[in-house]
Amino acid sequence: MSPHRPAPLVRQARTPRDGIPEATVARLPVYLRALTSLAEGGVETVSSEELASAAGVGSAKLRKDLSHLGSYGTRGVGYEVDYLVYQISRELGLTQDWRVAIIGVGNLGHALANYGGFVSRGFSVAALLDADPAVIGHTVGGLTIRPVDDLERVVAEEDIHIGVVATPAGSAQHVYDRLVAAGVTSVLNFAPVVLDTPEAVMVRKVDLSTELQILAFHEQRRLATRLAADVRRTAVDGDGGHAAEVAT
Amino acid sequence: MSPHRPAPLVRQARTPRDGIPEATVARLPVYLRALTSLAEGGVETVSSEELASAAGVGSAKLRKDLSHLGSYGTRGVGYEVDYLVYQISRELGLTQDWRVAIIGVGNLGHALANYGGFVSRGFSVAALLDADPAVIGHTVGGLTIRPVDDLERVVAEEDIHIGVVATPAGSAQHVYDRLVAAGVTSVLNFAPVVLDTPEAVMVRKVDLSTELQILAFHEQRRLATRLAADVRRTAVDGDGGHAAEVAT
DNA sequence: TCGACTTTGTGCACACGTTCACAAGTGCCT
DNA sequence: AGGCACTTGTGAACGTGTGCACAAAGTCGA
Repeated sequence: MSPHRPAPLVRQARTPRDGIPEATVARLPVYLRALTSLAEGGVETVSSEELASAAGVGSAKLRKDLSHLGSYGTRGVGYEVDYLVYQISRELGLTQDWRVAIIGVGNLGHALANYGGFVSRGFSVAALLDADPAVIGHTVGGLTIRPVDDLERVVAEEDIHIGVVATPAGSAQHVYDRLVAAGVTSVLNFAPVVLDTPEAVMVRKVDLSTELQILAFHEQRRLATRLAADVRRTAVDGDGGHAAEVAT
Repeated sequence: MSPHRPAPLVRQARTPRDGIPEATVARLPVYLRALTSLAEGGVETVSSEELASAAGVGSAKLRKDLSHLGSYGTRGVGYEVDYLVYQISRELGLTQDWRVAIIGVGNLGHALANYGGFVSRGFSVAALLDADPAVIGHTVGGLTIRPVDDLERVVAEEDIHIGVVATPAGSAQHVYDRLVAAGVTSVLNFAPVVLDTPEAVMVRKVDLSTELQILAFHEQRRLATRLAADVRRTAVDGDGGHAAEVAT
């Protein structure tokens, strides 16, 4: 209920306090995925060049990223795939299982609950909650949907570490506040709102609308410059008629 | 010696070429949402401080961001909400409608297709495609699912600007290639793979798995430091007891 | 009209992230 | 054993993004 944040100096997502830069952390899952894929293909060793190419980054960046974890890797040879998989997994905390609760089992929450495969090893959906009496009690992906009023109890009983907010925008802040009050310190937010996060809680946002708008910006820019080019060309041609198809 | 490395690697679609920094573009949708919300609340004018607070950023950052669009805003007063909404919408290209095709109508694609409301003004889902004969022909959100084999034709007929890849990981690259070949230059990828994007195409990725792993990293770190603190305290207490077995 | 007050827009310094280039290791081959 | 080809790890340069602090520019009241 506090519309204004009193402290703009809150340290939120930035974690320069120790070792690993945030940008590197954000790339580790990508490396891990590429490595897992390589391991399944029977590859035992990769060079930074190969792995970087598989992960879609530059090799220097990859080496610097990995160097933050330690000096795994052998000069003249590369990195042992299995070992690196283990090290990254350990660093990301995937050696233990994180219990996730999804709040809001609408279209999106439903999809997330059923997406067990794509939530790779290390996570398990342990609870589904919703406010709508019409869906409470139904079973999705082997879990029974429980009423959101029981949120605090569910978090405690199921030992929830991560909350996924998939509610409508209007309920998101309230649900978030209750999650935090119940002791959850990591939240993934799908609701299209800016959550007020005064506490030392890690919040990450997934926002389709924002992503589309960013795409639209670039698409529009592309069209604008192409159009300008056409106009310029037409002017130079002195062709007062219809702007022709500019095939290239 | 380093033989000439012919890999400058500028293939990524970074666009610092002119005006607006990428980081700013990524925040404009957030500002727009906050402004729209304010406008609905009847607010006519906001200061950078207020808007920044609503958007969860610092006021200086917000002012600098907006200054990239132009000098809207009046000193001593603030920004006129409606005007700013229009300017940001225009800059983001939301004054026209972008036609979106969703490829892959599984759990996620289904949810996206029904999420018409949360895809705010400026976008319309114009086509649904899938490879599974079992779902082709079904109607979701008022659209009939068409076979993915017709992708090229659908893109042309429906004048698709943006492709949303919601297929399984294995099909994503293939679908992406076909989209690009069909002339789509903006793609939003939900599949957990790194797409090989050699062309000047704008690709953005939404990846639940990655987000969860980043949360897990911080959560683990939090637990680790807390645990370390407990151990330290126990040691200081001189209690040689059984307190913890965190030795590893 | 003038002065006090408010808020924008921005120059500047700093922090963070990326890329280059190469010395330091490592294994293979002769 | 010694040289050679290869690859990592990293110092240094560069570019981008952020936050501070303040002059410029506007409003409002007397």
